[in-house]
Amino acid sequence: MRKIDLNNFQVARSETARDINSRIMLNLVRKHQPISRADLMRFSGLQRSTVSVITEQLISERWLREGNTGQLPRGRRPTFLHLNEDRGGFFGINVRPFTTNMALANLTGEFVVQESMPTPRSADDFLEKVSRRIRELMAEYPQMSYEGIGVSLPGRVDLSSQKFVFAPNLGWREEDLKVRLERATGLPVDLENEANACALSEFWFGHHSDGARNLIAVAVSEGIGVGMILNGQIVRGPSGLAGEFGHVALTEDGPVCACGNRGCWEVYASNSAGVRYYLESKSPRPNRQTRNGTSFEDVLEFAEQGDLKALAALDRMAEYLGAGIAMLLTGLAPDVIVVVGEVTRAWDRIEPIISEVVKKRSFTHATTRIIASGPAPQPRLRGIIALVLQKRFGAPIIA
Amino acid sequence: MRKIDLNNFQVARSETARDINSRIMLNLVRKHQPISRADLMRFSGLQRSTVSVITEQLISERWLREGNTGQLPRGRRPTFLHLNEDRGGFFGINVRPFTTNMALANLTGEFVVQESMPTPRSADDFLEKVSRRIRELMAEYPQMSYEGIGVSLPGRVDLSSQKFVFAPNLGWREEDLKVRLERATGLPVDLENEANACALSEFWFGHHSDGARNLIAVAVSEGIGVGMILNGQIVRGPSGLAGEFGHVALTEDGPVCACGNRGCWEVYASNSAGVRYYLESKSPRPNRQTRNGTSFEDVLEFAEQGDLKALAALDRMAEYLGAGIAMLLTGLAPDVIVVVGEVTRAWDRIEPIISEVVKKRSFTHATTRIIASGPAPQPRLRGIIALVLQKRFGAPIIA
DNA sequence: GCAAAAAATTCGACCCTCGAACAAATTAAT
DNA sequence: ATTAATTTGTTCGAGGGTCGAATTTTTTGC
Repeated sequence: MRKIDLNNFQVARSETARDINSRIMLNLVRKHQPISRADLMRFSGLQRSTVSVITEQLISERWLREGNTGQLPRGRRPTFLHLNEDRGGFFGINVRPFTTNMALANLTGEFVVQESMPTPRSADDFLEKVSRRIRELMAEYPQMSYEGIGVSLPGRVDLSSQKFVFAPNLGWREEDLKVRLERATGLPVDLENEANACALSEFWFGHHSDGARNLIAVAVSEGIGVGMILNGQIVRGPSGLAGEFGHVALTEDGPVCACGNRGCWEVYASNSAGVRYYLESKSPRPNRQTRNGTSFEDVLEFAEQGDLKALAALDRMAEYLGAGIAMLLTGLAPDVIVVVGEVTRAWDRIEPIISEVVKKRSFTHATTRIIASGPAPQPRLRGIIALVLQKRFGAPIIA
Repeated sequence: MRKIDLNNFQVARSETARDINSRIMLNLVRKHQPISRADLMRFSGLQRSTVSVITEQLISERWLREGNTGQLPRGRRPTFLHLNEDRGGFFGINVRPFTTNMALANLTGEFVVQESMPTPRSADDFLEKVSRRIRELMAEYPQMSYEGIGVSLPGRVDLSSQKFVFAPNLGWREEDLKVRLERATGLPVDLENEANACALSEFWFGHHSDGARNLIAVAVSEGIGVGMILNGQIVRGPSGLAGEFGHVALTEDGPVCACGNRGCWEVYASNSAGVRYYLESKSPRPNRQTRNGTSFEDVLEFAEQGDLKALAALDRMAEYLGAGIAMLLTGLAPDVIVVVGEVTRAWDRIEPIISEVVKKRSFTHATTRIIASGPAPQPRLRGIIALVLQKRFGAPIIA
């Protein structure tokens, strides 16, 4: 049960009931489509008449559309309802240190357009390029009704100010991206940390345990970010900094991390760590030049080709991944922990190692499943679309 | 934004708006009392007329009462409204390994009766004694309207089945306490883990940062339990096991813990650890007999008397407490972390040590405050009352 | 062709909030 | 004292919402 937030609540107006129930309808259609009004009545518990009025309204607003009629042993045939795939206009932008991906999705989360570009060096440049492209796309598909833009960022975003906090891997200053992008496009903008976006992607589009309400994404890249969905809701914390488990110290006096402290999890288990392990095993004194030249993708490829040192580096990385995952599993005991990142290419190799470490380090009453991110090619992009979709499909903001 | 849980939702009925708004009213009165209808209108944004109707209803249902009239520079004087202290009937039961406390509280959370007894050896015995006493109290105060019973337990409770999971310090079997106590008393019963109860206590009755929505309680006793309130809601996880950060391994090959693994946080920072540190420093080979004879309260008392070895034991314990708290702070970045337990008697001594370790181990963009549990004598008991109060003051279960 | 059955719509009853008008109570000015 | 101004609190019809029964629509089986 939730405590009412007296600093930020909405009273119920006379239209509130309709708002609540039509959101429920939308979700039921999303889950069960194609579905008849009669079945919506049964799933929701609302009266037939109420379902009729609500669906009529949703159809007139183009959220739903009528489809074929179904077959029944006897009686009038049901008219199936679907989410209206033509309705859409959800933009997702995934900013990574070197590449930025962009997509336009419809109501069902399918990508209508997807493209990528090199990440601009400055926020100004980014805003200019992105908003121009968005305006072009809106002109290109004029029949869509545009709902909003979500931006996934490799850093944390302060919710109250909607500004960056702590984005070391991106050279941008603390910027008011939200307001500036809103002005440039005329659409509402939401910023989100990339690990949270990964979690959202699995939460809204993943096909594991249907009713999961607690899901944790471990996004492994240059660093390690953790996105948490607990009680069906992203946990951001008061400052947007929740989820920095990557900077929890595993040892008191380990290697120095970019954050300034020592022995952080991500020093041991990130892609950078994987590369470091590989290079250390090649030559006793790691060579700076080679180091910059070898990417984690290279290590993965060497491993796939059977390079023993690359495999050993992955194994070592997996062991530390397991240690951190054990912490999350023990402390938060979610339904699912999803690992996201290039490293999942070697999932068959690392999964047994992770499992073993987790088994050794956590007390296993919990039934958490540890899985690799699904085959969706762009988890961050799909997740950031989910962030925007949530505004229509999420629970109403009330009390 | 929350995802709607299609496995467990409530549609909006015509009475739903009233339910939502009267909960908001109750909370506004709780926060601002004494308060006039006119001010309720201003705080809530509802119409004067609506406020009038809702308060009338709440008064007739005895949730609110009218009080004195206020003073104003001009115009009609406002009639103040209060929570009706006479209304009550919230039972709280705090089960600890040796002692069980029980209280009867009113609507404002004040204790009307409070008593304690030795914890019965078996759940059967417990049920019999407790339900008899509750029936006696209900007969003794017949004017109260009894709302429910909350039970705080030193273990985790599975939400779906409402049965015990993992209660090592209590010798009871896995029991369906909830249903049996409900049958015996006729009141609704809710079970809760004691760390969660501590968190609730601070969340509902603490006077730190008014609008905090993310609060973590670290309950230090024989073991360490963590209660998490994130996004204004207890995090229990799918199985009720969330919060077992006490069993996160700080080192790979530390001492064996009761849970079967090695190096768990609570092996290093619980009261038992404090006692162990003290005894180890006294004699190189710890003596079993002395060990059982010395309690953590003894160590605290020795420390207060200036015993250097006791102080050193506390310092060591504090250092490890800091390590675990740093993990929670870095990973969850809540508004507040509250330390609960006997050890807070020595807060002046241990706080600087905890702060120092946290500073060293966490990257401190977060503005989390680390505090000791307030002077309320029975945090668990107050918290478990809050659990029951939540049913009236919490957000409605909707969508 | 008719009865049974299921889907979908219609319509009045009832619940709720809104907003304007009104009643009540109090102070300051006349 | 009387009146105007001001503020609190209530009353009441309008409008939006769900409920539930009755009705219409559509289909199958006899």
